[in-house]
Amino acid sequence: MTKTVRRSEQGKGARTRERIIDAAVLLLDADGEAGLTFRTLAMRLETGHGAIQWHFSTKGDLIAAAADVVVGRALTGAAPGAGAGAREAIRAVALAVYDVIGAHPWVGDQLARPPWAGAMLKIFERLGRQVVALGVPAEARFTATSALLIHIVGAGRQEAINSHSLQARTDRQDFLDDLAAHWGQLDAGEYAFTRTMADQLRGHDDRAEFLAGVDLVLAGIEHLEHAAAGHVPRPSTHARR
Amino acid sequence: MTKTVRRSEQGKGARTRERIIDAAVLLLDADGEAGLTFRTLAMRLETGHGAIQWHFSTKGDLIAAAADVVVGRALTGAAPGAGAGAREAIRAVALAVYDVIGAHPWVGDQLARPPWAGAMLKIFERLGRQVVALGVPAEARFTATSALLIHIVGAGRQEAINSHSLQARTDRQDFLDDLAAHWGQLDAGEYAFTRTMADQLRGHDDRAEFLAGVDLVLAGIEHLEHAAAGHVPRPSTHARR
DNA sequence: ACCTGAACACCGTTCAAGT
DNA sequence: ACCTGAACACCGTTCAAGT
Repeated sequence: MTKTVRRSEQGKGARTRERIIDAAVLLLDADGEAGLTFRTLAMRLETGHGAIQWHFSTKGDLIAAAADVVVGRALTGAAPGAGAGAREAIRAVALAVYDVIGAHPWVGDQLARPPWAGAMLKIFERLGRQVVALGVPAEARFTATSALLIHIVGAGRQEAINSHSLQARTDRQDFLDDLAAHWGQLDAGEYAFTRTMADQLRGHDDRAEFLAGVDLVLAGIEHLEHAAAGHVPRPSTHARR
Repeated sequence: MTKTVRRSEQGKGARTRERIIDAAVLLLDADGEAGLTFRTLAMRLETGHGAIQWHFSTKGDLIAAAADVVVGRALTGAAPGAGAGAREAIRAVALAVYDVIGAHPWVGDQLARPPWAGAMLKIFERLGRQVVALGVPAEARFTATSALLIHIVGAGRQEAINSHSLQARTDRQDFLDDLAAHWGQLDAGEYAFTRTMADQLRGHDDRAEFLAGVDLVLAGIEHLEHAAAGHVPRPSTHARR
């Protein structure tokens, strides 16, 4: 994983590494992971693709490094306001992650990938501290923090997908209208519920919806505070794998 | 999207389509999306790769179709018990989706992808009906159902990742031990919270943890029931995009 | 309607060779 | 330590041609 850091962080090497990452981010933003190619990247940087591969031996390594940089910047930008409460701090982190995925959709895929390291761990840490500050008891902190992380990244990815599908569309509202129209025409028997959500979908505000979801999870965490002292809900009626 | 269905659902064509999907699922299960290739698939089916591409003009189409089939079966298996309550029904759907992603990790990626259609819509519908049965007021149903869906798919994907990293390991506990050891050795200043979670990580049960997360979201939904009548939380202090 | 197989335009990765 | 560029072993997709 960190095998790709083969030289000291000083000197020309570090600058080259940075330049590669910056160029990679541009390509990724423009055309997603398919748009990032060692060859096109080499052309942009006026060098051979072997040079890039010396710094990042694998395409996956390069994307992971790019995501770490981009998320790192976003989190730094979302420094907790001095006197802000834990809930506000969580919302700030959530919005920062949501926005960075919206701006760089490939980051969402990367965050959801293999080793919980780098960027993902940073977000986990930031959220966890606020979960502690919220007064969540020790036994419930892992579940609470995980739930927040999953929701933030999951909702962010969903939004990234929407805005990506949207990219080709003239107007955002056209997109929602079309999708809502489709929902409204679903089979009344098979999709009875989804049909009723068509209007809700048409009028919905991504960002407000996202915050409402975060608040829902926060509400659940607060409720868990009270329930945790009691029982751990783990129905034994479900088959084990 | 449905452009690939170019022939009637009867006759030899349909059977060929099924055979292709079944073979594709095997390849996907074995080596993920990279393991699925028109050429290897053609070899397995003793035909030319052009034949496959006539049924599925794109690799993405094939994967999407495979995911729809696999998820469809899983949902059918998780039919709501006759007298079961809404919460139990939601847990049953959640576990079905969780398990199907665990058994077929590539399904998790597919569910999170572009158009909310096919499998994703089916899950949304199933959850939404139970959200209604739960007594959630109309204005909160979209948010509540989305939150459930995001959490289930997000947690499922995370689990799929764990079990995939695990695949190469001899023992599941070894994997958790190593990861926990890594967390325990993180920088005390930078990762103060994460370090304290090392023990929790070591002893954690994926499935129980997942259900706890679902219960957390359910708790949030119930809390929203009471709050929804009041205000819609949308702090104006946050910058708009 | 359904299948074949050649051809095209790419890929990521490896690696001997240079400086 | 860092870079070059050829070579390898693949890809997905297109498409004229068959049955």
